[in-house]
Amino acid sequence: MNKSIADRIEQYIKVLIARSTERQIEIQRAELAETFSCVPSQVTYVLRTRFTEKDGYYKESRRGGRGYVRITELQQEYGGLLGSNKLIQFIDQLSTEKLLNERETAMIKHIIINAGNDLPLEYKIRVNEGIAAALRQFLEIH
Amino acid sequence: MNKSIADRIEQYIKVLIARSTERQIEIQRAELAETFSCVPSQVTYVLRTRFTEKDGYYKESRRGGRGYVRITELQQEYGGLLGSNKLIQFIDQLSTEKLLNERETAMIKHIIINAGNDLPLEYKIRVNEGIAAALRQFLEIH
DNA sequence: CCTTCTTTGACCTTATTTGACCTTTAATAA
DNA sequence: TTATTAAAGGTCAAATAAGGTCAAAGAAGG
Repeated sequence: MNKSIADRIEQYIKVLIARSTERQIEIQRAELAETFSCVPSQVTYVLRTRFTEKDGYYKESRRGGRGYVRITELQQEYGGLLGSNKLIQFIDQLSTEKLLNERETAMIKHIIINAGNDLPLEYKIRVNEGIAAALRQFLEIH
Repeated sequence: MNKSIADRIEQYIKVLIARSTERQIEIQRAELAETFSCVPSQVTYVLRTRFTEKDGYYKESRRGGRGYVRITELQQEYGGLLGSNKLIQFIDQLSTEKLLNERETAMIKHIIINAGNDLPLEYKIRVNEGIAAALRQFLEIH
């Protein structure tokens, strides 16, 4: 629909990354702001809210003359924290800590291994992260 | 039968959806309220009472600048499990049948409700179906 | 009457946009 | 080489722009 400036900048950056060979780009904050007729801090805002480490991006920058912001899209194993085996490890840890009994551990593992098996990788990772977060929260409450 | 504002808003939204290509529309709550000369929360009321998941609709929204409410009409011809609430019902049934104890029931429900929350609908459905299948299988084995 | 559905409004939370001011670094002048 | 200046990017808070919640008041229908 009618996207906000932030949305459009996000899109733009993602296209640039997609086109890049190394999943990495360098932008000039001021120049990008100029392109979208907004203030530079708007770009910072977009980077802060949509290119976080949790989203799978890594950022570096340098100030001064020839300054830049370098954005790298991480391969999901690193950025997303949790591939299935990382999550399995996490479950095992909970088991060791007696926060889950044997049956619960087996059940959760079974679900992790089988649910969302055929999803594209990035969604699978999000599901796994969701499961981990939900489980943590549940154990906090109960 | 003098239709209420709520009825008219409902009709209006349904026409918009029918006209859309993707069975999905985005509205601005305030704008729609303006159109019908009512308060914005009236729109919320209509969405809450007539566009529930049980009615076959899926809703997403965002606040702030360029906020929106996105309404998707679900395709009902899925043989299996549709939304989270169908799955929740399934879990409750397992609980009634004593296949899951109280803690297990709560845990699984918590995971279902929270995991994959922000996925696009079609993936959410697939995750839910995966969870149900995995759970069935686990209970067969154990 | 009593219940349920609708309408309204006050107040809350979240997201975006903007701008003033700060810090770091490269380039340049002395 | 050192000091200065200009050129970046960073931070933060205020202003603005949405949507959400909830409860009270009103209306419709048994």
